Amino acid sequence: MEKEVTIYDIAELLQLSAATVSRALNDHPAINIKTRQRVQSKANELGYRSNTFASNLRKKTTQTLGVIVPRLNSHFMSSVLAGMEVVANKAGYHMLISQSLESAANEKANARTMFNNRVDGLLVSLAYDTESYDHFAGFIKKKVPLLFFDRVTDFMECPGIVIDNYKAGYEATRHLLAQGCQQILHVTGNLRRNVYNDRMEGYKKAIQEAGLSERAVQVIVNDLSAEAGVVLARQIMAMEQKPDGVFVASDICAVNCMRALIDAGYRIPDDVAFVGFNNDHVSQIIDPKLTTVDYPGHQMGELAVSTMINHLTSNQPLGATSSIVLRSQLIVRASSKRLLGAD
Amino acid sequence: MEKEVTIYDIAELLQLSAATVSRALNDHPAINIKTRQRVQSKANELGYRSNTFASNLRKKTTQTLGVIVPRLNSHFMSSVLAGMEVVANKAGYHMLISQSLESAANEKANARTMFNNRVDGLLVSLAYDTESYDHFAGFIKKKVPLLFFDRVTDFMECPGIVIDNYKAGYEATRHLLAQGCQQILHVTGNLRRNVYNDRMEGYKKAIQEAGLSERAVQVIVNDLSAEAGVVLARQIMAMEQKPDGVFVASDICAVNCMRALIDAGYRIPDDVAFVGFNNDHVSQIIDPKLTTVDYPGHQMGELAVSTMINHLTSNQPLGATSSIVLRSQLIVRASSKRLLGAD
DNA sequence: CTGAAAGCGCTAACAG
DNA sequence: CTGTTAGCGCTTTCAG
Repeated sequence: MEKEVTIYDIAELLQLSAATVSRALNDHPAINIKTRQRVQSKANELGYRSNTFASNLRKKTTQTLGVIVPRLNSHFMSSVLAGMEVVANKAGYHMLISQSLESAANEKANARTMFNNRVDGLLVSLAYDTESYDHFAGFIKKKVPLLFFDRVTDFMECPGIVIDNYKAGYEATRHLLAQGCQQILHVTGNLRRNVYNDRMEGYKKAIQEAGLSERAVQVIVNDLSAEAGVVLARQIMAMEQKPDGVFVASDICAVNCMRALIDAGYRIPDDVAFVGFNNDHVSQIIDPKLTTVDYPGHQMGELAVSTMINHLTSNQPLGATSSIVLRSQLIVRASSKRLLGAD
Repeated sequence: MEKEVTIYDIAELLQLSAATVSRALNDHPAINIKTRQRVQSKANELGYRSNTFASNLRKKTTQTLGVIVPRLNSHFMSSVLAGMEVVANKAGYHMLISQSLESAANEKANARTMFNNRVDGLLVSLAYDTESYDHFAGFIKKKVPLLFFDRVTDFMECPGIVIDNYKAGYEATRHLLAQGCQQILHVTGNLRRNVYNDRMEGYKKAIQEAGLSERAVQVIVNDLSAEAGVVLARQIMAMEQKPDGVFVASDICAVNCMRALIDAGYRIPDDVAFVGFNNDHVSQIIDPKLTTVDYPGHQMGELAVSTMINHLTSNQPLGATSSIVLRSQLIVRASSKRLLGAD
């Protein structure tokens, strides 16, 4: 490491005080325009770079947002992060990202790290098996704004950015019903998470409204992974009363299941219709293309960060906004079209 | 923000000096074990958290690694990042992540930010159109270790973590030749990037070795996106002399092309065989499943960070390791099997 | 518009 | 094993 240039070096060379240099560098209004220019050009010349730590230490702000997600490597989540990054970057914030790998224990450790690093705000999408929320208590106590997205909780009174999973589940199921399905299987994730529970409730509501018997409600909970999709196909094949429609809460799981069924000779949508969730890339690759719910990941990320930053800068209480609901949309494709000319 | 607890508060309560408290908290060996315990339990009791900025300011280290990637939301890149995060987290490092969105200008801005934030090391995978490397000069000058992964350059004498793209391209092409293909089209990305250029060179080498005429070498450069795959299908359909094999440097592009061709009535692999690259999820969803090159993203991330941290802690010169090559592997699936019982 | 002075919280000599 | 002292580089009153 070479010697770093400080504002004192610049001050000395320009016969100014460090205070003036500091102000000039930060575009303080009460500084002579000429002085500012002299300082800034000298700074460039010397390759000066501001020392963020000294500045943070002094200002007691970090310009950093913490983000805890279940996994970095899912199509949806990486879109969210990409959206977040764009907004954060533009506003001069940094992002400290970590993944819980769907484990509450990791989530806890990550939260601790974020806490010690004094992030200005924390954005969280909960792990699969998080039950207690104690690890977020410190943030509340220190008044560090906390915001949940996608996998939210209303345990704490923090705002959340979500889609209307209930409605999405309801509409997906209605669509299958409209295509003539009578026995619709719903496959979803851990029901402790709002996203999965709400989708299921929407599904149930639609089934009930259709006047089908209680037996028509059939739910399987798994981890919605690709592997789970293959297992799911075997389960379906082993059923006595086979479903004629399947609504899976994740495209990845759905397409893997479809693929296995097709390989085993099933015809989709004739034997069984499919609806997925997420509008993941794979939904357009599978044959027949998968009907799915489009889920605005990138936008969710943008909104999460802009809400947070807005709060941070304007100092509006975050608690005021209780939750923001984004629009999702059912995209009908061949995997569920059983009626001629059906949309 | 409530008042933060400092080591002075602890020192006062325990009738010790701040220095002793600091040492106790950092498990300094030359501290009485009992004192240490007293300090640590008091710290817990008060909800003390170390102020990273003060510490960094003093120690002149950040425990932070900068990462610049073309895009966060690709299957491959998010795997890399997931791998990086695991190793970094374990070693007590943080990651500052930003995306260039394939633009050299963004990459430059990101590098500047990383520089100002004084990352301890920088990990980069180059944008599509980066030509000049001036924006990394500051790191070299200040002796901040710089490491490239996947999309590397040997312009600077920095180590790189890569796979053998030449060999992978060669083997993919050899495979298509072995399946009886005579006119193999190669579709790749910007040839300025090693990954694409090397794959193409491997392709050419295989074609030449097979004793085919110069006309057998046919290369299309696009941005390897899903959309580019659809365009590609149209291009292929419009060709007089149609290829009987296509080797695409990205699965995403390949499957979208396949899908469009299949929809247009082409039979794969009979009319045209396909080989992709990345072993992306979609490669197993398309029908027929896509032969591809498995690319160890997670491992590449782990290795990149562990190499970096190793260097940072042991202070071995990074320049010594010029590059690390990971093993990639051709996975043969139905999209390219034209011979009975061929593997 | 500019300067002087103090202090953010921590660590590392150095001294005992 | 512990304390004293100084200072990392910056921002911000307060005073001119």
